[in-house]
Amino acid sequence: MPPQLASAKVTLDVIKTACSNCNLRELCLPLGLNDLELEKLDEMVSARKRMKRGDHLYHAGQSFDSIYAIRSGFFKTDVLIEDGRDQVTGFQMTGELLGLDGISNETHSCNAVALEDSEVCVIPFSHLEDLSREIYSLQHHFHKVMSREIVRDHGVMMLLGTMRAEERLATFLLNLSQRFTARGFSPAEFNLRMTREEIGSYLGLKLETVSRAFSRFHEEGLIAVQQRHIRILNTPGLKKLMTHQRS
Amino acid sequence: MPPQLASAKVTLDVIKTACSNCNLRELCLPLGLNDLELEKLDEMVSARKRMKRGDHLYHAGQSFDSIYAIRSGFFKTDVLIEDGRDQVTGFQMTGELLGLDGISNETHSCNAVALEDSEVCVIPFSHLEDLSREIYSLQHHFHKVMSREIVRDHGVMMLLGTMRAEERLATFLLNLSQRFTARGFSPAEFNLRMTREEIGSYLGLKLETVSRAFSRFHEEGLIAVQQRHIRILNTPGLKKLMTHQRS
DNA sequence: CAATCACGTTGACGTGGATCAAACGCAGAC
DNA sequence: GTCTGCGTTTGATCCACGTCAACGTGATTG
Repeated sequence: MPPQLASAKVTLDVIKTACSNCNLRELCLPLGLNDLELEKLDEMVSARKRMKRGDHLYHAGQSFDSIYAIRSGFFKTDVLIEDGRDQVTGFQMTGELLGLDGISNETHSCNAVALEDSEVCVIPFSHLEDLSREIYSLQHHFHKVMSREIVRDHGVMMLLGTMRAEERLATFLLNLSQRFTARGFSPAEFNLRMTREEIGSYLGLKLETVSRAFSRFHEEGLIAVQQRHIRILNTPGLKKLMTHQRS
Repeated sequence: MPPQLASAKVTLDVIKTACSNCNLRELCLPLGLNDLELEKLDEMVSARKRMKRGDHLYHAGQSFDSIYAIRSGFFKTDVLIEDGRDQVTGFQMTGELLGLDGISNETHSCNAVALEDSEVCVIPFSHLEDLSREIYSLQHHFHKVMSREIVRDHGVMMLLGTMRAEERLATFLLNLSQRFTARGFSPAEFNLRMTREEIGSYLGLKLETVSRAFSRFHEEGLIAVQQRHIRILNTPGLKKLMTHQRS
């Protein structure tokens, strides 16, 4: 039993933010750490923060000092430019990290908004750096997480640069499905947490185009869609669509 | 004078790859390190590698063990998908790092190709991790570099998702100009290292569209363009175009 | 100094998705 | 219950860019 459980008062506090008994260990930062290292990580997570749907976790321009691990819930990140245009840069779910964009110049470069009631673990970045100088596997895992984000972004650039509307939406749905699966949910049935407009913004499309593509998939028997409830009926069909050679 | 200069034989070897006398210190990894730390960094850079135009620094799928700092020259990175489509994900110049995409799963996820004769410093990633556990400022700077890459990618996503052709090209030209300036070259006059097709791929446009946009800018007196030679005549004009509200 | 070749320009035309507009569905307010 | 408002669907039309095709240009080679 970890030493910090000796004191009842501390216990409550620690359990509240402990990575060591969090069921997201395999998705989140603690991946690959041993018990001793996990205990150190527990100390690093300074707090949890509950958020309601619509709340901002941080705003673009706000000064950066922590990254956040999503304990429960669903987020979007978006960037704004002066003339009013904006773009959703990603949707984040349980176990994923938010705030990596802020490291580069101590200022967040995008907004993070909860799309449903959520809870995040607050990880002061300087603590993370301190600890990752001590714990090799934490350091390495963190580097992998940042690199994975870069690779993911390249995938989105590919999608935005070369795919047509239906290919984009198929890719998006399959990606969601795969991430839900990794979290123990159904691969085939889920509720979207975002509006058509947000999907469109992420995929570089207008909401009407997203809606039409959904309807088209429905007609073709690829999915059942009713408002935000999605059931994938023909995964291979969607996959085929995803990498369809252009006419 | 650093101790390793005591031996003539070693000297040659060390000078050949020394960060401490590299004029890119302020652009590259060594940023912010003191002399002592620089010496350690010198040992980390295992070799330099000369490359000819068209050579691949690495291929997608190839196993990852080093990142690369561009000592001189110009590169592109691109991703391929099965059906033959590809997309240029970035153009890299002097002082910038290549290979960060490979960290996530020990495998490169894109190709890196020299667009002119180039030279890179080979940095074995495990050495970098070792050293950044020792040197706080190296660790922090490396994190900033990775984060900056993520922010840059978000900018490209914004460009691909919301901008029209001429806005994209104006943004691209101003970005190049700014990066050339940071390297002591003219902000207004430079030679493109890439083809219209590569520009188009990066910007999510066809080469004809790129060519037409160049011609349009020329007609409007914003730039002078002859093949790959570019002279920017009206920077504010381009900036205005870049953030132009859609009709 | 032709011949070749890769790259770039320009024109004519087609189309995927944007835009504009109307109606619908569902949830929360009262 | 009705009202109100946001999100969604669907249709009609438009236009920016893609596609196809021809030609220009500048570097390389025998």
